Amino acid sequence: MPELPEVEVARQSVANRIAGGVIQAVRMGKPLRWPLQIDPQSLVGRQVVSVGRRGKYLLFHLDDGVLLVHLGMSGSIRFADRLPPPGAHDHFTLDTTHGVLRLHDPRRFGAVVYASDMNEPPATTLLSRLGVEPLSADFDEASFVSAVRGKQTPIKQVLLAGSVVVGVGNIYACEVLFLAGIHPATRAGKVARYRLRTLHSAIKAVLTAAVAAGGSTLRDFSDANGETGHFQTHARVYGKEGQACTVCGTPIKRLIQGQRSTYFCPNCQRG
DNA sequence: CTGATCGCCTGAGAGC
DNA sequence: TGCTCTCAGGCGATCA
Repeated sequence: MPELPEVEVARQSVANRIAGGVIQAVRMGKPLRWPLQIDPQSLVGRQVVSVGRRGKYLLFHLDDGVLLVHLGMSGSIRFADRLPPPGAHDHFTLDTTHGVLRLHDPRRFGAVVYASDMNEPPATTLLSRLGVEPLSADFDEASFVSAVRGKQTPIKQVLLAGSVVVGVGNIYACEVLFLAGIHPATRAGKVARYRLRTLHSAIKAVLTAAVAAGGSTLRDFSDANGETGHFQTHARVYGKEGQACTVCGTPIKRLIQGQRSTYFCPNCQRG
């Protein structure tokens, strides 16, 4: 489900309400991608101080340690005063004095990992190789251009890899490359400078707009209150194979890169 | 170091 | 209705 905007919307929808809550009970469902790393019951009594984000990881900072929560492909979180008993795909439930936090994740590519210190494994293992935050001031045009310089990998896969800039998933990668007029298979180091500049601003603009719109709901995204976003109504190429390009009318094409579908307009995206 | 491939797991939808 | 097949918004591990 989630790319960066969805994770950020989830964060915003839960952060202020859960902050200050003290954990009263922890319930685990089926195993997720990685083990929690700690006896779940030892979380009882700790306080949730704040909720941050790094890339697509939600960071629930406790008064002692942090919970790193990743939503994987199909995860979503809910937060409410009360929630029904856990269902088959509810794999992590945190009862706090401020409400109930729940991770729902049918495919279980997601994870909840406890780290006692952000500067040591497993936190560093998961976070240290992540690229720059696209909505931060660190994501400036010059560093983006130089980070991409010389790369032989297709530009689409550079965006998806997250080592240059985090948070651009499959949908947004397709969309921003369309906006920048860049063919997704072009080797990153070969993309013209002026197109990279357009790409840089498109990443900022698209992700910012998606957050403001409440995230994408291509399938089933909803924030922690169950509110759905509506960014999918703005998709230009993603999922549009065979449909006319909104700019030139050429049928949108699909290709496979690294086992992931890429959608693009063969006429508008040549660089 | 870079670049390419693998596989984790379940559900939805299409086609027969 | 029910089966089989394809596809799905991520990403760390592993190998050349």
